[in-house]
Amino acid sequence: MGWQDAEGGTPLPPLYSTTEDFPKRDKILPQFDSNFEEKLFAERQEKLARIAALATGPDATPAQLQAARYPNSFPFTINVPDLRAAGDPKTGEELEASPIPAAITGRVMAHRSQGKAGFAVLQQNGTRLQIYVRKDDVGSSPEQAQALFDLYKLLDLGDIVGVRGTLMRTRTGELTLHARAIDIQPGQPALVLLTKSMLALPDKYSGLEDIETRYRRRYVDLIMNSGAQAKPAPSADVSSRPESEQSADAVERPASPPTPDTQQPTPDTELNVRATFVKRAAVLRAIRTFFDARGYLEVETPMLHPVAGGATARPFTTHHNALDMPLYLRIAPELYLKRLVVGGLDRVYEINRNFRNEGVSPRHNPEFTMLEFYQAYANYHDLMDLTQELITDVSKEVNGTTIAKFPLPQGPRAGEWVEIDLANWQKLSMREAIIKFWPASAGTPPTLESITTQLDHCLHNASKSMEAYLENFSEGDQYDEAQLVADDPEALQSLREVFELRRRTRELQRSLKQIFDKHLRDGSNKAYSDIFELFAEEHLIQPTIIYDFPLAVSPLSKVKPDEPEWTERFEFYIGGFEVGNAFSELNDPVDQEGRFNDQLAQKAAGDDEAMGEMDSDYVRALGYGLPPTAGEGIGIDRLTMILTGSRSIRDVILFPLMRPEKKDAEKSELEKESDASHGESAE
RNA sequence: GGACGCGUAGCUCAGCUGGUAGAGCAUUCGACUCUUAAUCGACUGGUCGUAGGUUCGAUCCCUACCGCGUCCA
Repeated sequence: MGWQDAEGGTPLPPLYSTTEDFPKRDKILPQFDSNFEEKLFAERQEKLARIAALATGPDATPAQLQAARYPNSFPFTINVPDLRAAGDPKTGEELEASPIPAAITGRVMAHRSQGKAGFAVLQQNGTRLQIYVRKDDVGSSPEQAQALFDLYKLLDLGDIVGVRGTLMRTRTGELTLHARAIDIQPGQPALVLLTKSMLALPDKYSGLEDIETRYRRRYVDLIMNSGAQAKPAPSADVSSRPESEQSADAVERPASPPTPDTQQPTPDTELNVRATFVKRAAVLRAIRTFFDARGYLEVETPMLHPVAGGATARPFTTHHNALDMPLYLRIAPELYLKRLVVGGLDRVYEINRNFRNEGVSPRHNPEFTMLEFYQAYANYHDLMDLTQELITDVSKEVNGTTIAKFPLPQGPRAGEWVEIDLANWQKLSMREAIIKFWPASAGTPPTLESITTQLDHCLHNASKSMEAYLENFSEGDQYDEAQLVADDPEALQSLREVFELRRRTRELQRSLKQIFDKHLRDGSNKAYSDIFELFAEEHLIQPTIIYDFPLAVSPLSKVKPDEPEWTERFEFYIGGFEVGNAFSELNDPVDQEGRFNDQLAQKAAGDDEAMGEMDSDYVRALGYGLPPTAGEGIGIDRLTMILTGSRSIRDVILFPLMRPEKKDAEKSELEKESDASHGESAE
């Protein structure tokens, strides 16, 4: 873009000094919901007009002025992280002796003016760099310098600018781009406004902390929580100022360049939303590399399903207008992927979204990303090996280590940070896991033999034992908590622990009883997986493969040759929750049809967790012959949670589902409308 | 779905078992040519989530609802 010298020396007239000066106008953008924002918007429109006039000079036509408000490019020579990498190892003397010129862009995150000079901090690609603007050397003529310094003074936090200059170090050692004309882009101004920010960024120091706003306005979250904010880490010593100390050191001993996009989050580092999503992309890339290298073909199967199959979950329903047919958003790609193996694509994988019309929790989002892969001529033992290899590999690729620091999301230790070694796996059969984590309150754990052949008996004993255990507890009710506070805080603490233990035991006992009663009614082996979830799941923090699932909960898995009530299926658990699910695929079409029918019968009998519809084309596909095949699904969001140390699935999904935030006015209008329609329909 | 917690200025937060609101940052104006949570001076900014109730009087107490969070199912 061209630059014309503006008239020098003319002081800028003030903006609005009082609210009365503030021009009355119709609301331009109704989504600005406060007077503050409306006023700010108007002020910044005014500043933008002035900046455009400074850029074009006094003789510009209205069309030129309009175009100057939003320039359409800036020929930057380097990204800020790369420029830092180039400048951080250099001392001030070195930078003076052999200047490094650069043209960069960035968002203004700090703006400090002091008369006829000023510093601003730009942020780009998650990295910050200070710029220095002096009135006497920012332009190549006094007139241009005046105009550019006027422009500098009209900048606001949040503005996106282009800056040309050479690297220097300040007195305190901070690497800084000194804005001035540079030889590599002759005749171009040292400072250009590229986009004006019309809204106020959050507090420059505290940033954006409100969790709800962070999810709803992820764009602001990404600006403010990019790992470059001014505030020290929460657990760091507040009295020290680590950044300024580092800067002071840098004169003699320059610090290595910060790498905010690759650092491993731990309880000791600050929130870095940007790094989380950069890492999520790295997870996907590593998975693709892993499967591509092993001869798997990446495929895409339908998301719109006439029959929602492949999992037990409630689907979202929709409708195709032209064909006038009901459709479901897929709950799993499984049945399509196995059709492809029938078709001779022996190794396939798909990474894409599934949709389940169920609750929202720190581990569930209605749409989530699933990896599914299928391998012909393999069984679940092969996939156990492959899984360990995959997870270890991805972790190394993404984090450079197999150690993950992770805040436990649930259970008695919820919130506690644990260290997980993703290269160190254990395997337990489901029944072994139940025995291993059999709670003390449930009495002597059963043997493998007894739990396999006498489940009724085991559940009966456990239930009785827990009832007795709870009765012995009841004396705890007699303590007076207030008295204990005064007497002995430690005793109170241990009393609280006792209460907590009793509460948990009571819940455990209640759940156990429900499982037992249900089992007595239907005699189903589903009780095994229910008990497993109740007793064992929360303890599975280190990577654990749980294998051999009851037939009753595995309608798509092959049964074990020696135990027809059990299937060749495993799930793996990390951090106390399920991350993946795999099995030797059932490929007998007759058996498969029978199992679908069983599921339909269970559904009809009121079991919400049964599959509700027969996919007869899938059965037909099996009729052509599915080779012996093993398949697996891995929750990418959950895996990413572990690899990024995120405590909620919402922290690894850019735009998690939120309830709409209705404005009061809208709400009352909606109410009126619905009242009116009720009135009409009543007539 | 249940229990508990939170909702006060654009952001981060105070607000005393009731007397219609404060701070810092940001904004606006002024000073300052190496600052860095810049500093100094002056100002501006609020339907205290929403709707009812109790009260002479409600940000505060009560009820319902909305949104978010945590735990549980």
